[in-house]
Amino acid sequence: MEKYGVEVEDKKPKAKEVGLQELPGTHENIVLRFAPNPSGPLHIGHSRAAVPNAEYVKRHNGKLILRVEDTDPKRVFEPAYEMIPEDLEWLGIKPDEIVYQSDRFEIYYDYARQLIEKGAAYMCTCDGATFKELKDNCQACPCRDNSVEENLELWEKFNTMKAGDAVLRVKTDIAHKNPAIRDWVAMRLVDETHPRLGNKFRIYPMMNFSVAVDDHLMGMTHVLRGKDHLANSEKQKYLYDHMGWDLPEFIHYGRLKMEDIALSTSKAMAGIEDGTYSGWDDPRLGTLRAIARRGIDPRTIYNLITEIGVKMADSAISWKKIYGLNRNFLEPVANRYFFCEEPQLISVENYDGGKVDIERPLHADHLDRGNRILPFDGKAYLAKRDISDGIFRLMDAVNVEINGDNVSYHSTSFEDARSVKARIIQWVPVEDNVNVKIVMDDASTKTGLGEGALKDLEVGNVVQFERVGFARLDEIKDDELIFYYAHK
RNA sequence: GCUCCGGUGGUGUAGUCCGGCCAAUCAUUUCGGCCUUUCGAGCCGAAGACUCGGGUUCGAAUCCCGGCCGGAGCACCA
Repeated sequence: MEKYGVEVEDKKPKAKEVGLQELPGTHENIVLRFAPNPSGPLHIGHSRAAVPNAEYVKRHNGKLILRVEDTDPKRVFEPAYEMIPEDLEWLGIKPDEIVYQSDRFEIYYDYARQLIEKGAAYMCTCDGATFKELKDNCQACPCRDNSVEENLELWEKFNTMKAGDAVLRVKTDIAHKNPAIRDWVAMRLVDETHPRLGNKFRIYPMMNFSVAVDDHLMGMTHVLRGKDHLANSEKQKYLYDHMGWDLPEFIHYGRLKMEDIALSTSKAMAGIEDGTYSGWDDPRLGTLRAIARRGIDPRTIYNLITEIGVKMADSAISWKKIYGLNRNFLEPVANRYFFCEEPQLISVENYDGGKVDIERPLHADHLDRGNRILPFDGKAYLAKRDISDGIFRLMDAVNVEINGDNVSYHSTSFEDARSVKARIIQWVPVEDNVNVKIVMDDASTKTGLGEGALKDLEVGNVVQFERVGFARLDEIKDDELIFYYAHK
């Protein structure tokens, strides 16, 4: 086409990875981080941050750092130091490195001093309200004009001052159109015992300071964070600028609204303390350990978060969606069993088939897994809710007619059941059964009997109780199996 | 209130940068059918969307302006 002088359009290749948009900036030697505050175990909301970071690292063979942001002793829950890596592991995420910001205070002090020496930060002794008043009117506070020497002197004395009497501020633009950006706080005094540091330090970095210093020092190529950090990214850019550092690619993603579980970590903690919840893995909580306990496959969460991606628009995820995706993982692995809630013993009148062993496959699509055997001799347990007048087929056994308290033999073949449109119901053998308790997602329980073959299961196995739903075996007691309910 | 950011079926996404191949992708959901055996599973099929109004253009989900709706931030928390 050149000879006609026509520009041939040169569109960008559209070979995008499925589910997660391509990372802007470099793809070589990328370094990403997941940086939670250790205030509790990870919940679904955290996976919003952890999964895309991990997935990009995986795709580009980069490096993932788990950085524990424990620079506010009031918001550190000590067991979280252990729980967070466990939760990540469950998600299938293995950080290449783990760092704790509480190990890095000296580094932050060093950079704070450098900033002061550059005239890019100053010690501010105004009280908060006064500063805010001035700031809101685009006015610098008197401290802003202190000399470098005065600032260094105050910085040296900082540790001896009373908490609240002074802070270190980073100079930005006192007339910045967003008041939040104007001369933000980098360091403050905290008189609180830190779980890892004890009372070793009183000068604590603010998140914006420690994060920016660390992101630079650790060589982050991309910084993924929620859009609630939009203003913080803006603040941090001033620090990069003062120090002459290259900016990483900042990527902000929208809020994740999770149906039903608006439970914050602090509310969950309060509920655990007052006994409302059984623990961090209470089925009502949105923690990863809670949904793991219910038999949700980690890939369900990983894939869902990957699909949602890192766009700026908010998204709402529903349990229906999670269950729908999870079912695809559970369906092929979960063997089928009979369970009867509130079992009622019935005796089939006029049954003369004798004692038979009924065999049913563990999984209709995977016959190689073998069969379970359900002995039947005219008596069985039925779920209370299944008992009503009419003709029913005790699955794979016999067809019965129920009339009030009377249960009588009708026929045996499936064809007979079909011809009268008998509903098929599950039953549990009298001779071979086991007590079963199912803890539902609202923490209520269903108790009843399950078929004897359930005794072969191990903790962690997920089964499908026919017509009830999927459930994970959580505990084997002497006389009872305890399952946690996943979903239908 | 101020600053900023979004808006594709019920939900989550693809497509938007570089307008035509989009009477719009895939998943979930809902509904219907099937199934010698789960009328709560499975299989098959169907339904359902470009926030609104202008503008530019031969042509707009895509570009421009405005409205509406939604969200975030405005800490000595992260």
